[in-house]
Formats: sequence, structure tokens, C-alpha cells
Amino acid sequence: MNEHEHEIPEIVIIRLPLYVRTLSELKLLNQTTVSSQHLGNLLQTTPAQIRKDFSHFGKFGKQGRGYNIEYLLDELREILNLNQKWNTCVVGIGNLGQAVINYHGFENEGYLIKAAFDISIPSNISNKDIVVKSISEMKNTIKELNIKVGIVTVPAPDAQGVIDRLVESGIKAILNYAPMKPVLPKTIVCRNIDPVLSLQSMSYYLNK
Amino acid sequence: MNEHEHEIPEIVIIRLPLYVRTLSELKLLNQTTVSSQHLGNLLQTTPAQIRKDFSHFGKFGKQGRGYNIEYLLDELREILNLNQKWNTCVVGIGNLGQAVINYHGFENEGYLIKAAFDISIPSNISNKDIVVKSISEMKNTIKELNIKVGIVTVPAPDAQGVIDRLVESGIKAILNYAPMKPVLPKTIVCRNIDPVLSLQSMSYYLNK
DNA sequence: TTTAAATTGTGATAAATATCAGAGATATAA
DNA sequence: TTATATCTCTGATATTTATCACAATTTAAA
Repeated sequence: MNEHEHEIPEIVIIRLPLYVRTLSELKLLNQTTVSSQHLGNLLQTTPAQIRKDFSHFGKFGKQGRGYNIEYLLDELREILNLNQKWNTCVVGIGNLGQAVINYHGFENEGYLIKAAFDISIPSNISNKDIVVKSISEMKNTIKELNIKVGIVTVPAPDAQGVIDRLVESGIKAILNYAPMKPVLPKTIVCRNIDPVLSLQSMSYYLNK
Repeated sequence: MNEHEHEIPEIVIIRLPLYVRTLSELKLLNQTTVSSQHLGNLLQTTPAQIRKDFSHFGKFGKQGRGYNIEYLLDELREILNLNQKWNTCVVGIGNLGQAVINYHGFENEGYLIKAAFDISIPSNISNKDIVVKSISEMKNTIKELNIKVGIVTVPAPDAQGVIDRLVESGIKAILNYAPMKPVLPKTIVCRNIDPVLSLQSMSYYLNK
């Protein structure tokens, strides 16, 4: 079985980056092999699920021995297209947008913020690596800079409009911080970051 | 069927806040009733799922008519314990922690940030509504201020330690921004906010 | 060399989740 | 008043997801 023979469940794809993260940590600790049992312990999941997940993409392990960390890590990174840089842009340069721009956790993982857009351009953004432009110049800039991922940090009422423009500009993936669910063509991937929803669902379990 | 007769699937609980949000928007537009069909259109889901989700908690609708928005909204808010304020604290006052503190989307939804903790206390935090203290004073402060929710914004390597202290201090829910999965007693609820994982799982769908 | 222990990959099974479909209730139009 | 359309609630069914369990393979120990 390999990735060309069947559609892989999204839930499996969503778990792959967790495996990548833990394998990277093990590699940093100079570990060379790991079993699904051990990986399951570290990730608080079952070895069966890990093996089944991997089995969608091929055979990466060795019976009686486990997985070679370096090899498995590289395979998973390749599957996820992590062995390359991705250019991104931020739309919305308010508090949240500025926080995202100043957070360097994205760059470290290969997601480079190349441009930031807003209606009015704040003067306090001065990062020589990031082009700051008006939303009206979005389409040209995204094409010129080969940007594939849009990070949306505008207020909810503005988000759908902004997202429509991103799609029109050729963006393929959206990381949406606005508290709303965008309407999108099914060719575009989207993930929502919505801490308020997380708090609200946790509140169910808080007995008064 | 009501909430006392069976364990409700967490996946259902996670969707309830979405319904609350959309119902609130409809209420703001002075709508008085809504059908599962209409709600499904707005939420990009199926009417059957919405009805099944509600059915775990009781009968809120009227055949041939739909749901009274105000009534349903209040019931759902009551189920989720949203009809009250919850005191929270932020642990980690670096860039991310400060961004969370300056973001007022939590307060607006009834989650009040009452305290912020770090090892060294930055001087640039000056919010008279938030107590800023050393992590060593965490336990007393959390008890005194009746804090039930902890928001973790420390770097990943520090997160498990901080979370252990939060649990020890009597916290019941954790919103974790650190890129790791905490080990927790099963009495504690936790949600992880991990935008890097989101980006990485989206990358799978970006063909080079 | 032989035996025992460890571990994968996977078909089969179980569990969880989503959808279907129709009886019954309500509202609206004729 | 009657007929038609709308819509909920829910048991039954289908689909998706997770777990089980074991043959096959590898390693390590006897």
C-alpha cells in the first residue's frame, strides 16, 4: 500500500506532525531507533494506531527492532512536504497580526512570513524581511513572492472578504485566527485557531 | 434522554460552542427562530448532525417550526456553563503571554484573566485588573482568586513543570499554547493551541 | 545452533460517529 | 376545514476510526 493507491483519512494526516515532532526530539537525544510501543508512550497513544497510521504510506520499520528514527523522520517529513520552505503572508496587522509576525515559531519550522497586508499600514512594523502592503496590492504581491499560505488575523466580520481575496490571489492553505468558519472551495485547505471555542468546550466539564 | 443518563461524546461537546456562536449572531440580527437546515447551512454541516447533537441534552425544537433562538441559546449556554464568569491565569509572560493578556477576546466571553505568573516579572505589565506574581506564589494566588482555568504560554521545555504546578494548585482546565502534549490526571481538561501542527498538516495537501 | 523475546504490518473485529428515513407534530395555504 | 409543506426527534443503518491479535521476521540469549 502506498500513498497513490487510496485517499488517506485526514485524521491520519493530522497526526503525522505529532510523530514528526516526537521523532525530532528523540533524534536530538541521539536515539537511533524507536518502537511503536515507545513512541506511543511518549505521545500518549496506542502502538497499534501508530503502526496503522504509518501503514498508509509504506513499511518503515523492522520486525523485532522498531523504526530507524532518522529514516522514519525523513520519510514523514517528505510525505508532509516539510523538507522545503513555504512562503506565507499575514493579513491583518493589528495586535494579533503583530504578535504572529513577532513570533518566530513559524520561521523555525520553515514557514517564512514574506508579506503582511492591512487596509492601513502601521508605521511600527519595521522588519526588513517582510514586505508590508495594502490589501489592494495582495494579488500581485502573493504571485511575485510565491506565497502559498495565508495567515488571517483580521476581525471576524472582515475575515470572509479577506479570505476570498487570498483564494483569488492563488493561496492554497489558510491558517485562520478569526473566530469564524470560512466558506472555501474544496481545493483550499484551512485550519482554524480558535482558543475561545476551546475554552467554551472545556467549561462543560467545570462543575459549578 | 437528558444529560444525566449517559456520557456525552466529547466530539459533541466540542461542537456546542459553534452552535452558541452562530445562534448569538442570529439573535443579534433579531432572528427569533431557526431550523436545523438553516443552522446547518450557516455552519457548513448537516441538519441531521445538529439535531442528533441537541438530542443528547433534550428536546429544544418544535416540529414544523424549528428552534426558538433565544431559548435554545440559553439552554446551550447553560449546558456549557457559559452563563457565568470564569477566572483564569496566564503562566509565562513572554511575547506570547503578553499577547494573550492584551487580547480581549477572552474577557468578552466571560473568561477573566485575574493573574499572570512568570519566574522573573517584567516591568512593562501594568494592568490594574491583573495580579502579576512569581510562579512560586502560584498556589496561594490561584486559591485566593478562585482561578479555575490556566493558560500556559511558557516555552515547551518548561510547560510540563508549569502544568504540574497548576494542577497541584487546583486548576481544572488548561489552555496550552506550548507545542507539546501535557501528561495530566484524567480529571483535568486540556486543549492545545498549536498553529505549527496545523501548518504542517496542511502542507501535506500542498503539491510541490 | 536453538530458543525466547521483541516488534512490525495487517486482516478481522469492535467501537465511535454520522447519516438516513419516516412517524408525528405544527404551520400555512387553499 | 382540509390539504400540503415544513420540520423535529429518533431508531436503524452506514461509514469511519480505533483496537485486537497473530503470522512473520529479527535480535539476543542460552
